[in-house]
Amino acid sequence: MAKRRQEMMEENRAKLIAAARKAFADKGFAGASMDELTADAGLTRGALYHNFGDKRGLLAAVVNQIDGEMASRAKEFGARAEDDWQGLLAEGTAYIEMALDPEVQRVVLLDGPAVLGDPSTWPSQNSCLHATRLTVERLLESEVLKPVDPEAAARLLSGAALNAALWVAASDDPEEVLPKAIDAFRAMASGLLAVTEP
Amino acid sequence: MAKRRQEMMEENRAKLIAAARKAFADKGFAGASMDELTADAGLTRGALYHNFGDKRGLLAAVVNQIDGEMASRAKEFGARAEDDWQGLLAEGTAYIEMALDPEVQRVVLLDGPAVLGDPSTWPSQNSCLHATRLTVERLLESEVLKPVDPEAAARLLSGAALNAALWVAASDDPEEVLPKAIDAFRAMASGLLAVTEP
DNA sequence: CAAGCCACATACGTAGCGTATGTGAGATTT
DNA sequence: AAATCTCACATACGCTACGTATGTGGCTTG
Repeated sequence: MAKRRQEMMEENRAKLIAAARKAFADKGFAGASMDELTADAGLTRGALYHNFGDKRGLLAAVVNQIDGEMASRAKEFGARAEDDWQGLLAEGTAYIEMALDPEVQRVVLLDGPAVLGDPSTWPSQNSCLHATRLTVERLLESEVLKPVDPEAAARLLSGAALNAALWVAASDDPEEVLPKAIDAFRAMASGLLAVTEP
Repeated sequence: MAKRRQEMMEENRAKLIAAARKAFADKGFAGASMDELTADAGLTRGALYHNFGDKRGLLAAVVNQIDGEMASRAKEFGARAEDDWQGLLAEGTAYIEMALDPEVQRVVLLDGPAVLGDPSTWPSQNSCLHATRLTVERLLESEVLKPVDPEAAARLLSGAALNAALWVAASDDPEEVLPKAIDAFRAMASGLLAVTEP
């Protein structure tokens, strides 16, 4: 048992993050109580402050986890496409659909930026944004896109996608407006193309 | 002095909103203390709870005020353009530039959505969004744009613009990246056009 | 096996929100 | 015009919840 101590710590961190994820998604950052949250994890606030410093630190850890999951999911979708351009559209569509998840919305899209500041300044560096930028850069090299700044394009694309998702989720009939959002997204994204597509 | 009472109330509401605007912009919604804020306005929390119900109500009032100012400013910019399409681009550019104001960012873009929920559900109904949708609808009627859902297009445009602004503001050298953001915005927006423009 | 360390628990201080109640200056009534 | 009423705001209180300071039991190390 050389590393029993380390293992316990990892385990407790995971428990806290899991409980926090639930609490933040359910009640929002401000509404979530640290006492309740830690009790749900079978621990106390002591563990929390030792591991994450403060409430914001815990949110950062949760956001990081969800963001990572989103990025890898989007990558999967993008990889299935036949070319990079279709891949970019697929990634965007994937973001829109993922952002329909209340957990993603509440934690990553609403409380995340409000509490932690702009996504580009997050410790996690925002995997989603990074992935999109890489795809854009590939498309710029192959001259599929107009010569735009890759970071700017990535920001605009993800901004549009995530905002569209917020709209869809807030609407009365999400199932009906989702295709409209995706249509509009694809139309706007095609504005980045160097040549017109049908 | 038939309406002395009404006038006093309006005045006090204005004082509170002004103080709140400052406090929210400076310390964020969560960080702003109601006691401090009301003291700055020369009043107490009693006035605040009587007029706005709770802290969220006060934020809603502040957001409403700023949002209105933004919408009228954007309209001015749009009206100066030579046609509706240039007007839409001008509005978008105006949003990007306005969103560089820390007050707008902190209050309307970050805390607003986090505390009050999706902008389309705000009591103010989000004047900015509304204005953009009207412009889009005009362009749809004159068949300048592809047949997209006007609400979706408006959401995506403002989402892209505001997200671009957050990026610009968070960057090391805002003056340098601002034109990049505007370029990318115009490119993406042109994706909504029915026919390609040079 | 003994001494130390460390991850976590416990206990405390404090700030700030919302509510319940009080009050005095205008508005209303006769 | 005087008395009463109304209501916008002040005052006082309770409660929740964050962060910190201190304690402790079990692993770790020599």
